[in-house]
Amino acid sequence: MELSDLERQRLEKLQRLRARGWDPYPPRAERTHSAAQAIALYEAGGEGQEVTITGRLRSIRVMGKATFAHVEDESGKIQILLRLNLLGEEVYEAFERDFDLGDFVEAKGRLMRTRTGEITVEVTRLRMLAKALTPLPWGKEQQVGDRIVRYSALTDVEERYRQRYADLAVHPEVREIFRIRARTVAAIRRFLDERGFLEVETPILQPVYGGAAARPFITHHNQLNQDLYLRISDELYLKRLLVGGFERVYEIGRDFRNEGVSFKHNPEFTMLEFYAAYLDYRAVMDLCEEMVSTVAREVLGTTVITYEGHTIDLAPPWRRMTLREAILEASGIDYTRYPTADALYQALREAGIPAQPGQTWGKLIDKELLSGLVEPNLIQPTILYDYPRDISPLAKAKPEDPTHVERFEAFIGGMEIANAFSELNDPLDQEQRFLEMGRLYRAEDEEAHPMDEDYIRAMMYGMPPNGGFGMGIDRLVMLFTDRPSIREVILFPHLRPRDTEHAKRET
RNA sequence: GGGCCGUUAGCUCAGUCAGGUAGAGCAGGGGCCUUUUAAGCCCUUGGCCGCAGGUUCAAAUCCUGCACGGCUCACCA
Repeated sequence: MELSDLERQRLEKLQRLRARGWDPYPPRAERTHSAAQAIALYEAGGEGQEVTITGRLRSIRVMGKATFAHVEDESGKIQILLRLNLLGEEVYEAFERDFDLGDFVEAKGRLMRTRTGEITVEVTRLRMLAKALTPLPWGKEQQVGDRIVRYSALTDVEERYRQRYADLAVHPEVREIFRIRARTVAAIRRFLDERGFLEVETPILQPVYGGAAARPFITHHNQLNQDLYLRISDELYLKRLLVGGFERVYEIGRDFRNEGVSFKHNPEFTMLEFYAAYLDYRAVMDLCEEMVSTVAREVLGTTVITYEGHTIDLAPPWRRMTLREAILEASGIDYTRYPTADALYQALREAGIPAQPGQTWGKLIDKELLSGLVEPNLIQPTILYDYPRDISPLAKAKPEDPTHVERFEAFIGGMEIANAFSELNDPLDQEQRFLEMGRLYRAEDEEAHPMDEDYIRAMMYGMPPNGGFGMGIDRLVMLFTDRPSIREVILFPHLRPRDTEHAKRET
């Protein structure tokens, strides 16, 4: 590994520490208090109490024979005061010469308050816990009122994602995103567990993919000499479980879609899906509203969030309207009056809406009208329901209108958050739908919509009527943390390889 | 894949319009300083200016291509 000048200097310090008889990477620490606990102890009358704190050196201010520094752990920062007469010449000099910002240290001493009023550990014993050879890209920071102003902290978005460890080390607010994410997932589990749902795990490696419209990643099992797909959804396996006698199941897991990357798309993302026997899509709408608002209250303490400058209230009831109404309102087009792809395409052209020719009727509605015109404006929580049958091959038709299905999608902040329907449980109808999909999309990609015969077989045994629901966890966390990009809420988002030689070989 | 913008020291950024010895702050190194907190003061190291070509007496700067990133459009039932 090639070292920079700064890294070489730090390596010399490490070697010097060893020469002084210090272990720069000791196996154990002896922490008695976190920074926050130590401060709380002082405030509870603990002046003069002895504590041992640990963490990263975050700032150092040398004043000659006394030095102030801040040590940061996960709970926050605490100031330490190192004095020559307390530590002795040898230790004090070792600190001055061989300790750097970013090093993990352990400091033992009595709690005191400095002349300027800051609670401080007056150190009597100092140890190195882990020498940092590469300097962290953090600048100084300053408290201005109750805000912290940071100077020259890491801002390059690419570097932040590529070296997320450094991003996290330097930015407490980035760590907070992932705490909120963890609490969100935990709250969803609690919500569903309390309502009788069973958490299950279904295959990620699947011989036939399905349950969504997306291109899969393909992989291979060597010993079986079998091509496998990384799942694009959990749906078809979860519904098999309803056949098996479980009435309410859910899974929170990773799905993989071999498609474009955008502010709301990552090739792997986290999806919640649940299926509940004897519920229809109306009941699932209620459950959706209740779940999102309950989770928000538990995680954020409120149902009112700010997203991209908008104030959004997640409390039920949400606005509900049919997809047809929403499109009519946004475009003036009643798509039910144009029952063929050609007619609808003409109507779009006449309305001045640019659209790619050669798309199916369903795609024109879904892509051009819904995604293009309606979705970006659905800022407040909105449920659109009753979707065209053609774009919903797994949903049950409306009894009074066979051209539409009992399906809804929920939108918040201009993003699709959830997709749900009264699940199709008629095996013969389901088989027809698969065949239709195959016909409709054969022109584009024959392989993209395979028939899952085992799924049909499962349904042949009888599947109770049920409501199903899928929600993008990443997008929900974007809303909860007011982040404009899905990459901000994924610890290690997908990036191109940096190695340019490698990139050249790929192309 | 298209368009626009970006890539300069470890970090944050000037310098590019109008070609002429590569800069600042912080970090780092050497000093002074036993209550500082973006500590301060003096001195100081550090650069393939993303990569490769081209134009020119001369290129961080102009031109072309490429790589990576951001935004955006397209694609993604």
